[in-house]
Amino acid sequence: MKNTPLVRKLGTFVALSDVELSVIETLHKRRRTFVAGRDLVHQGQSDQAAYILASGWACSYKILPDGERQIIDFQIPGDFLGLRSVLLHMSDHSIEPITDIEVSEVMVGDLLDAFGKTPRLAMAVLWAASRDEAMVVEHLVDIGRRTAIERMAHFLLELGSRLALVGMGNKSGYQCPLTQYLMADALGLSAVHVNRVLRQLREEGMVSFRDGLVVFENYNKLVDFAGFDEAYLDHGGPLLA
Amino acid sequence: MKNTPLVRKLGTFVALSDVELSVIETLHKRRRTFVAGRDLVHQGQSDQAAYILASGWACSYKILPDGERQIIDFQIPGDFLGLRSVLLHMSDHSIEPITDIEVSEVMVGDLLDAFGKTPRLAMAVLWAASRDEAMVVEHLVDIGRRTAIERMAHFLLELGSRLALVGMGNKSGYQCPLTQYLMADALGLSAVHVNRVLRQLREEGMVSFRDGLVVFENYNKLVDFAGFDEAYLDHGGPLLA
DNA sequence: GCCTTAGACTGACTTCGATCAGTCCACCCT
DNA sequence: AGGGTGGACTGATCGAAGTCAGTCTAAGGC
Repeated sequence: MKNTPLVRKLGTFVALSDVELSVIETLHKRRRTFVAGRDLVHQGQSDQAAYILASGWACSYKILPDGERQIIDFQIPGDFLGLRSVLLHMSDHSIEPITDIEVSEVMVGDLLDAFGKTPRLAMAVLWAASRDEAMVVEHLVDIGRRTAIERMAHFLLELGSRLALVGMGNKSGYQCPLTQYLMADALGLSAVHVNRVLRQLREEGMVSFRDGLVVFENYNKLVDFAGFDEAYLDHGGPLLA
Repeated sequence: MKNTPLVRKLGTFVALSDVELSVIETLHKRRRTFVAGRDLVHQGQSDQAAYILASGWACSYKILPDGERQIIDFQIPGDFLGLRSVLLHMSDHSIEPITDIEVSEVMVGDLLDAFGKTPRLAMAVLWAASRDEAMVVEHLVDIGRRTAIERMAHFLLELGSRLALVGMGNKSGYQCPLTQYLMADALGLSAVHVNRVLRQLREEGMVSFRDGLVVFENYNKLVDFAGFDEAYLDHGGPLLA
């Protein structure tokens, strides 16, 4: 229990006591698995549970009336799925597993109880939500003000940092199950252009992405090129002692 | 006290008891005012306070290394300013008052205490944070997948709904102190293009924006055109009894 | 072995929105 | 009255990214 991706993540924010750890444990209810491609939260649906992702990758997205899709973010182990939907009692987005995934269900009621027992956990969850928001903000800046190549560079770096935090990657690279279509929908580009942009990054010797493997050929050059600052993801040590 | 914009907003989520109302009151510390144009939170700065906006408009934005600016969102009365910065112990963005503003300061410690006293308030704040995130997500979709005109239409509608919630606007229009430059930076467009797009919307008889006044000429047509669904902003009544 | 499908990849052409380079007007100053 | 400034507004030109229409390969079905 002490080393699930979630605990690892929350632990970077508040130093968690044994009591708090066991409260977290009570949150994990039923363990469930979902197969790749079948939505587990549907836009417009209400009153479903939230989940904590234990293994696999998922993505949250919105479909516009005209059928266009915008991927909001990808979720990796340790991330909440559908927390916002539960709080707003209505899902403004859908969530789809990209690979087969394992999750544990979290009930809103249990969350409320947990907050009552330990307000520090409330802060930790609020922190996790803030961090998610910071990532969305970063994507907003990406799409609003960065060129296609910078956007892709920034995106690959952010994923790398997030994966590193849960031990699934490092500065030399990581496994990545995303297709170019998925990246296009996340970055507000066409799949065709994603392909061109990946080629450019490869030709300029910064990153390559082939056969589900991202390899940082020149990490520093890439960070510099993308204007990447990981402060919003990790801050090196608990903030609340 | 019972009718500040903040209470009105949180009240749409949880039905607040008198005890909770008074706990909220203890959060409001020093009352302060800031003049238009001078940043009150600065990107990169750490450990400052959060604020609740009492009157006036502000905007949160990020400056990229290359000097480009992306406005993340505009804040209107009842909104938190810099809550995320306090939680992450580091501001990933700046906040600038657009008009002269009045705020009340909130201390993190007080927030933690308040959560201890009433977990329902923790839920309410978490809800407010989720709603902010939902708005950022909507902007992301805007910029990623909508054309410039749809984006503008959606933006003006969203602002209208938010203002209506705090009694500062309705379906026929509202006062709006934003310049075309500010809107450009928020929508990921150039100021020149903002101007053209506003002209088109005016010529097609949907909205006009002149002399600081937004007038919905044909609300339904505009909603339809923008694909606007306000579910993420307001859900008609408290969700937590 | 053949057919289908998913995904990576490419060239040719088009378009949306940026950029450049202004004008015009209202509202300060002094 | 003249000068300065901020914001709204416009036409001309340009370029980044989209769209269209494909090819190629690997994997899976039967």
